[in-house]
Amino acid sequence: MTDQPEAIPFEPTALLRAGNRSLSVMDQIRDAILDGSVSAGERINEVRISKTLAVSRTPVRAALQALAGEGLLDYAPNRGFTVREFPLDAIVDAYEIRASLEGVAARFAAERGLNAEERAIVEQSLIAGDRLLERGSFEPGDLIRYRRINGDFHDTLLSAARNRMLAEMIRICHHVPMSSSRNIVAFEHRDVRRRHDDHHRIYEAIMAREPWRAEILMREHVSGVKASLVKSLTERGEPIDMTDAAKTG
Amino acid sequence: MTDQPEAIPFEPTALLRAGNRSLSVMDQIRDAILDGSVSAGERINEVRISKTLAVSRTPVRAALQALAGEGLLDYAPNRGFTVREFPLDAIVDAYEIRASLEGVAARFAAERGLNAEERAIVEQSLIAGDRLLERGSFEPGDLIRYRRINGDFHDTLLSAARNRMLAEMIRICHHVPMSSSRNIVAFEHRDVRRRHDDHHRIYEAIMAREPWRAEILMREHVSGVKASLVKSLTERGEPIDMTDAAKTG
DNA sequence: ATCCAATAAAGTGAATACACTTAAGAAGGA
DNA sequence: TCCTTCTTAAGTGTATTCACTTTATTGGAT
Repeated sequence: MTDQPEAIPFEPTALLRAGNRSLSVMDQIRDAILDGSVSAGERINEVRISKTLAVSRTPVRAALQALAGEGLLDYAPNRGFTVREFPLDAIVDAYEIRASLEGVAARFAAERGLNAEERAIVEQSLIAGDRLLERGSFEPGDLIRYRRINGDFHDTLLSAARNRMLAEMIRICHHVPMSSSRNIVAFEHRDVRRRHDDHHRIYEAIMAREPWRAEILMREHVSGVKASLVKSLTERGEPIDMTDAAKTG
Repeated sequence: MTDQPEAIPFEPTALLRAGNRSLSVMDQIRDAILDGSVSAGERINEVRISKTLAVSRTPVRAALQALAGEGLLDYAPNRGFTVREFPLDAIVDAYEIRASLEGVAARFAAERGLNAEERAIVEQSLIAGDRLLERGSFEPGDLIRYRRINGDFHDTLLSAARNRMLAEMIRICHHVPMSSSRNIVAFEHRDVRRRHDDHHRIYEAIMAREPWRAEILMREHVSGVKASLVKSLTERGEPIDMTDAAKTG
C-alpha cells in the first residue's frame, strides 16, 4: 500500500484481501476458474498469471498450492498446475455427496440446537420465501432473490452443525466447477415452491429435535436438486449451465 | 542433488519423493503432526523447519500451504501456520462424517460394480480375515495384520466407487490427528469378529447390486467403530490413543 | 514426406535477499 | 511493583535470481 512500484495499466491489482497478496491472487484465480475464463484441463502458466496480476511468481505459486488443496487444481511435479476436469458424472456425484453431508449437518443441528440468532435467520428465510412465492409466478430477479434466501437457510443450518470439517467439505462440493457457463437452468415456480416446502419441514424436524428425520429430509431435499438437474439435462440438449443451479438447491 | 551445500549432520534429508522437495517436506511435516511430534495448536516456525530439514524456506512454505489445504494446518496472514486443534467432539464427529461418506462410496460401488482385480482383493481380504479370526483369540501382531486386511477391504471398495472427490474427503477424515499417541485401543476379538462379519454382509450387498442396503450396512459398520471408541473412552480414563483405532474400522 | 535427434526456448523448483509485520524485551514513568 | 512505551529481535511476505526439467523447434537422415 505504501509504495506500490507502479500503477499497472491493465489490471489495477483489484482490492487486496487483508494484508496478503496470495489470498487476493487466490480469489482472482478461483473466480477465473469458476466463471470459466480458464477452461478445464488447461495448464496454468505461472509467469503469465504473475504478469497479468502484476505480482511476482511467489504469491501466485502460494495461491495455486492452496487452490490445489481446495481441489480445483491438479498438480504434477515439474509440470505445474492444471485446472481439474469435472466430467458430468463427477458433477452429478457431487450432488449425492453434498446431499449426504448436508444430511449429517441437519442431524447435528437437530442434536445441538440453534441459537437465537440462527433461529431468527432461518425463520426469516422461511417467511421471505413464502412471501416471494405467494404470487404464484416469478418476476425478473425473483430467482436471484430466492437464491439468497436459499443460501441463508442452508448456511445457517450448516453453522448450527458446529463442525468445521463438515462445513469445509460442503464448501468444496459447492466449488465443483460446472461444465459450460452459459444458460441458466430455468427452474419452474412449482419446483421452487416444493423445495421451499422442504425447508419448512426440515426446520420443523430440527426444532422438534428429531435428528434422523432432519437428516433424511435434508438428504432428499438436496437429492431433489440433482434430479431436476439431470432431468433438465436430458430434456434439453447438452450444454447447460450449472453454475447457478448449484446454488438453487 | 548435484551440489547440496553441505551434508547436514542430524537429519539427512530422508529419501526425496519423486523429483520434488516440497512433496518430501510435506510428507515429513505431516508425519510429524500425525505422530504427535508437534502438538496441536502449536505455531509452526518456517525457518526452524527449513534448517532441520536442510532446505530453504520455499519448499517448506509450499508444503505448509498444501497441508493447510488438507486441513491439518490453520493459516493466519502475517502469523503463519499453526497445527489445527481437534477437540474430542470433532474427532467423534469425524467418524460420523466418514460413516456417511463411506456409505455413499459403498452405494456407488454397488451401482458401478467391481472389476476382476477389485473383486479378487476384496475376496482375499475376506478369506484372510476369516483365517485370522478362526482361532478365536489373537496372537501378538494379529491386530496389525488385521489392520492391513481391513484397509484393503475399505480402500478397494472406495476405489470401486470411482469418484475422486469422495476418496479425498475420506482420506481427510483419516487424517484427523488423534489426541495423544500412546496406548492402543485394545479391541476385543469379538468386536473384530463382528466387524469382519459386517465386511461379508457389505460385500454380499454390493455383489447383489443392492446399493441402498450396501450404503446402510457400511454406514452402520463405520458408526460401530465410533461407538466402541466412545465406549472405551468413557470406560477407561481419558488419555487414549486413537491413531491406530482409526484404522481398525 | 516422416521420423528421430540435437538444440533452443519456455517453464517450473529452489535459494537468497530484502521489506514489512508481529511479538518480545528493556527502559522509563506512575 | 506494575503498567506503558520505545526499541529490537524474530518471523512472515514478496521479489529476484539461478538451476533444472520439460517441451517446442529445427535440422538432418532414412
